[in-house]
Amino acid sequence: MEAGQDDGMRIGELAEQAGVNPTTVRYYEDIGVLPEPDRTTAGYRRYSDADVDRLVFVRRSQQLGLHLDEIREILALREQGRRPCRFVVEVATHRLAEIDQRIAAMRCARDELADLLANTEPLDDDAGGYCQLIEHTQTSDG
Amino acid sequence: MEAGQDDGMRIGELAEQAGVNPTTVRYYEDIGVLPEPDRTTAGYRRYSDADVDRLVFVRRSQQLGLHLDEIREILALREQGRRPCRFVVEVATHRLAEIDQRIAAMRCARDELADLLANTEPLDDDAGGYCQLIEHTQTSDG
DNA sequence: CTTGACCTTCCAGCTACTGGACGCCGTACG
DNA sequence: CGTACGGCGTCCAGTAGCTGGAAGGTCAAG
Repeated sequence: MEAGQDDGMRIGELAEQAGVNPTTVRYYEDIGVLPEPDRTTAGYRRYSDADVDRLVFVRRSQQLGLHLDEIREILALREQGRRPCRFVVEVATHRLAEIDQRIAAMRCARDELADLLANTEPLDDDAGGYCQLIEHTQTSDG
Repeated sequence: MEAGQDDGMRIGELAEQAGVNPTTVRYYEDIGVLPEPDRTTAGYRRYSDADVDRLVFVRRSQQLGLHLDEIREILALREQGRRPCRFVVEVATHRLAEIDQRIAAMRCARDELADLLANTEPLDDDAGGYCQLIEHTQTSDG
């Protein structure tokens, strides 16, 4: 039976609880986003609930658009006992602007593509060139 | 002087005319998006106006969200004398759905991030956890 | 004792490029 | 005629954030 032994969990369970791939967890460790955990005598990584929290925090930050190196820095600040909130605000503000730009660019491409599909019949009789579907639109470089 | 000699242009001019990096042109050749061009006796690549058209077509397709391997396939169809339009429509339709999804996901993240920034003062006195800024919001996985 | 799931390490690949090292080519200038 | 300089050649490595495979160790169940 599986008692609630508190020598923690293995990488698979950690990964499952946080909703990520075990390989990703090792990758995070490699690049310093997660610290090197304790090992069993056999060499297996052992994790605690706190590690789940940390990993969930990482994913949450990613969902909000932060880069892994920024998240690493935030976690490092915590490690030093400092509150990273000011830093987070800075990064987040910057990121917000970037995301807005990317969304705008994607919407532009999207609309062009939609127009293209709406206004062109899939005909084979385009004359010359590569493909009228692509060529007959104007380039509106962004 | 530079007469209008029609033994073509070198990679730098091709790249400039199409608005890309010369390194990128070599990369496209490597992965088979552009064919291997003729060379001068010294080994320099020589390009024609048709190559400019082709390269511009590639960039245009990319702007519309097509992947390089799809573009390669489209160009290969052309090479075989076939009209790739039906294929393009298929790809484009699929891509459109993907782009819509990505935009939706990004807007979701964006709005969360904006809320976060609007509703939180950059205080250092968050109690416990990593950063209230990130943790006090709900995860709305998309 | 074997099976099978899980774990370990290392290495390679994905997308679409970009940049550096190092050396040759070609032209302009003195 | 030599030299300086920019462009070009190849090859290799790196970017972000993983993912997958190979080759082997561990552990519990049957």
